[in-house]
Amino acid sequence: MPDSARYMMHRPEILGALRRGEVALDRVMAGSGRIYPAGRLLVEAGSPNDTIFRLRKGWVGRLRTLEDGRSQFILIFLPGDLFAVKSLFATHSPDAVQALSEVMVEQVDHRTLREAYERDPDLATRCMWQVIEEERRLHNWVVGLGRGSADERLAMLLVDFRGRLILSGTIAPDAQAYDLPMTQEQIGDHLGISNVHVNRVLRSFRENGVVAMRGRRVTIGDLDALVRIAGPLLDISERGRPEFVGVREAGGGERTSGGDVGA
Amino acid sequence: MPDSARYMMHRPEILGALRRGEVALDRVMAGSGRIYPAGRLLVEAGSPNDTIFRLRKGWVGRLRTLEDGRSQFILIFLPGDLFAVKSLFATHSPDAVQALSEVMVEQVDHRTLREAYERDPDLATRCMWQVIEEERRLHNWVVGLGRGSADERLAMLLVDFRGRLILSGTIAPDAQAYDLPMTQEQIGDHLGISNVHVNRVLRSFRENGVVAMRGRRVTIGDLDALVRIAGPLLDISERGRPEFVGVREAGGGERTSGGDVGA
DNA sequence: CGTTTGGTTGATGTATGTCAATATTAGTGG
DNA sequence: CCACTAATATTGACATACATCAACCAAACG
Repeated sequence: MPDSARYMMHRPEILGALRRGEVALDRVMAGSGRIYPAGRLLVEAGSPNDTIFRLRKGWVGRLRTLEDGRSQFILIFLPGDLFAVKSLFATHSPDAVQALSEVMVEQVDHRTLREAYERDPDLATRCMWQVIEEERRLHNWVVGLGRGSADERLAMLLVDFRGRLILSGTIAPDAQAYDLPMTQEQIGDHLGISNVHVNRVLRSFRENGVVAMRGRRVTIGDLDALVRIAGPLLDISERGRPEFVGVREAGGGERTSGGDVGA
Repeated sequence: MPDSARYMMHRPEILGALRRGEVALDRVMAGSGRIYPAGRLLVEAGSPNDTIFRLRKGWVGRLRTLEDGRSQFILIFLPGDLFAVKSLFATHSPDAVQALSEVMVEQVDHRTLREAYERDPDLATRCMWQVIEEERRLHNWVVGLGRGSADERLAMLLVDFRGRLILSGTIAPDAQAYDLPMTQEQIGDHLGISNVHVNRVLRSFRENGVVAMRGRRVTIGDLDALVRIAGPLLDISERGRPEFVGVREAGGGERTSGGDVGA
């Protein structure tokens, strides 16, 4: 399944291992699938956790909550992602992992998984790959949070979600719309901006015909414009992603804000 | 060597594997040590890279530069860290990796390393651990960038560097000062704030006797105060770290700014 | 069909950015 | 070791993106 393998400029020699590793995962996780409702905590912050998950359906987020109430969604997982791989090494997590929508997840105990992958290097490779891929997204996120404007961050997020949903097979490559089961407050907590400002940026996007978000659905009006806004923040490897083929290259060195995008 | 293993609430069962994996690394990297001057790019953004490094001496940073000139240090590596592990999976990196000081690094080709770890699960565990540990730091960094004030971020950074330098054996656990070979501009590019503002925050820290930074040296005047400022951003696992034992717990729910810290 | 949760909008405040000038330190060739 | 230069640090004046507060509206929900 890791179709998302195409996210990176991959070494061809590992693709076989990844595929075999995924099959091994199927075996190890067989029959463990369960459904949880939106909002449910799959991992509680600070509690011991012995489980590694594979997300089959729905959205999940890793959430850190600070003592004074501030909170941050660190990473969002989409179908096909493994999460809480860290449980292989650590007994506790400082973050909660929460279902954003109704989800279907499979699970393994860390001992079972470790025993399995000590005998099967492909399984180890599959796990390692997941963590590396996650790290790649975190790198991008750090750049976005550190250097991006609110407009850029939101555009980057919407482009990223779209690309990942396509690669996971959840939506078609030419889909104009997708479901995004997060409130504006949650989006803000992922982008590091306030819910009010998320709303304002969304309004400007809507008024410029870039994207409209109503209910929990994102409708992309002008993908080129969206990519142009996110442009500076998109890493090079993402430019070559299949779903960008045909999208005009983002313009030169100037920062573009949501306000001046022609409809 | 991964003394930094103590960074996390570790599963005891992997400590042995980690130690053996480190020894295996010694073997695989034997004789490859080289010295590079400050400023040298060890990996160039966008170029193919086949090498995995182990940092023995000095500081190294992973740097993303955007087309319009903005730039962000994504992660800083200290002695003992493996870096560019991603080269095992990806042929290119969107980021440069740059020596911040004179450095001593060892290197392996990705093929050699992969062959070695397919035969030695301990080596695989050691590599995996590095990536997971890096991811833990990225999680913290995302929270800091997303939700922290400039004061908090800088304090967090200084506390983090101190802790890691202690764990890597570079400085003594009771050291009051350490070398930080980064310009204020580079620090700003890591914290996501301007060099000017870095300077202002440093001034406020200095005036309050919290820390003084002169030349490339950090002198900690009041560790308690520093930890108190960074407090909200420090993840729970870090609170238990050996070097914090004896440090008073950060106060309740209020946000503390550099300005109101009693000397 | 009221209550809660999330969305929308305006008014106002502030942390931090930008620009620009000066001081200091570090680097370099004579 | 000095003189010159370039890099970095420091400070002030001013600009702005975004946060906060507060009210109101719309949708979801039991």
